[in-house]
Amino acid sequence: MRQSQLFTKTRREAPKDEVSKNAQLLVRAGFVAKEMAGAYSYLPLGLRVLKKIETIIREEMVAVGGQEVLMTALQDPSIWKESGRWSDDVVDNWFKTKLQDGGELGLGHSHEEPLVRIMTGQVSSYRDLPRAVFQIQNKFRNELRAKSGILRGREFIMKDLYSFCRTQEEHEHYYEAVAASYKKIFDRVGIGERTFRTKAAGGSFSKFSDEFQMLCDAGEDIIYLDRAKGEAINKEIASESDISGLEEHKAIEVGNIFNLGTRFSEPLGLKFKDEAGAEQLVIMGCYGIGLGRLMGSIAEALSDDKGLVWPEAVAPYRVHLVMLGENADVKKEADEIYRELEEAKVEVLYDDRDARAGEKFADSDLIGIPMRVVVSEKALSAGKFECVERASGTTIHLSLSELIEKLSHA
RNA sequence: CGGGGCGUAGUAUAGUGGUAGUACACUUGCUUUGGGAGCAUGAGGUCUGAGUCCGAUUCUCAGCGCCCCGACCA
Repeated sequence: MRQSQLFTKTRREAPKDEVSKNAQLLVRAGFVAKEMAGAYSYLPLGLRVLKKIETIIREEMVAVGGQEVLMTALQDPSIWKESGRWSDDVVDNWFKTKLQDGGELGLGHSHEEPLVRIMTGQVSSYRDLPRAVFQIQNKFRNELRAKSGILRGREFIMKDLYSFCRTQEEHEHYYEAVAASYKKIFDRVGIGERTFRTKAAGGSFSKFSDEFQMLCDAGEDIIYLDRAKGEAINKEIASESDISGLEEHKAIEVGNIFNLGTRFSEPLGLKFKDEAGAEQLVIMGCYGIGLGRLMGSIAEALSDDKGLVWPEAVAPYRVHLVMLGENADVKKEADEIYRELEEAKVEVLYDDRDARAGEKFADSDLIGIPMRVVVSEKALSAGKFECVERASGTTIHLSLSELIEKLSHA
């Protein structure tokens, strides 16, 4: 992508209505735009990050046996009434609206009920189980207070996986498989070493749940971490005796997994016939990751005072090619490198703008692409290009062929 | 939902009961070109409604919106 053609621009200052670091940086760098409190649009750079996160999550969900679907955001009240979750007294963050004929509708905040209804039409025998189904879709929650930029919004993109098992034992086995898959996801997006499985309250679903908490001062939760074991416990269920000797941290909940048992299969009648012909209730689990929140968490955790610092796996581009000066030979050379990188399928943002070096470097730092390659008269006369790693600041000098070699094999 | 704060140009801000100022961005021109350049130039603004007043961006009330703390987060 030629940066001169990119419709978004960077901003020197953060908007006054953004206080959180993730939103300040993402807005300044042109990754997201705020529509209203708790609702952000994704702009080209931000969408590329989001799509990379989405791809990683999808790959791991498929690897753990998930089958992808896409359900509607519009929700039929009748099944929610059957499960007892339509009332605002039970679920207080519904967005509800009306049909023109007066009938009510909900906007989906979660999808247990509609998916269970779909599954009742598909599952009837023990031979049909176990199964796991997931989707990546917008959720709507009428939060009393949106906060922390893209970490807690009223509309957000979520991956939700649901598992359907025959026995508690089979369920627990699958539950652990998903937990392992979550660990892979957080490793791959670059926050693995600071994210810990955390015992937490189960809300209305069950007594306990497992959260994945990323250590970060911007987080809403407080956890007690047993670093030797690599596990933590949420303050909400921790007792005094548990927490002695543990590290106290603020943390962001980047994922959670719940045992649902027969909470939904019972009221909605999701049953199967076992080998003996006896009718049994399906044992369920649900497993969520907020994609925008994960992106915001990465921004919070890995940025520095100059701007964003994306891990390579989720960066909007792998290389930021920065052309300096007005020298025609330099431009020609930069164009050629851009062409060759594109040809080698290296994702590259090419700063071909007619701007000064200081501005380009500042923008490059703010946007946070993992590697910056500088094309200038200096580089041309040396025959080597300066390659700067965003995260570490390490600089190496490579010839064009070395550069392409390095990038096309990484 | 309880408490607090704030709405001035694209962005960030100053100020005033009587012609609204600055910086960045933007237009145009010249100079400049390795860490957000310089000079000149032009354009652009008081959240909405009601009230008080000769006159309201300023004061009062209401609405809408935004932020923060707390509660909530199935």
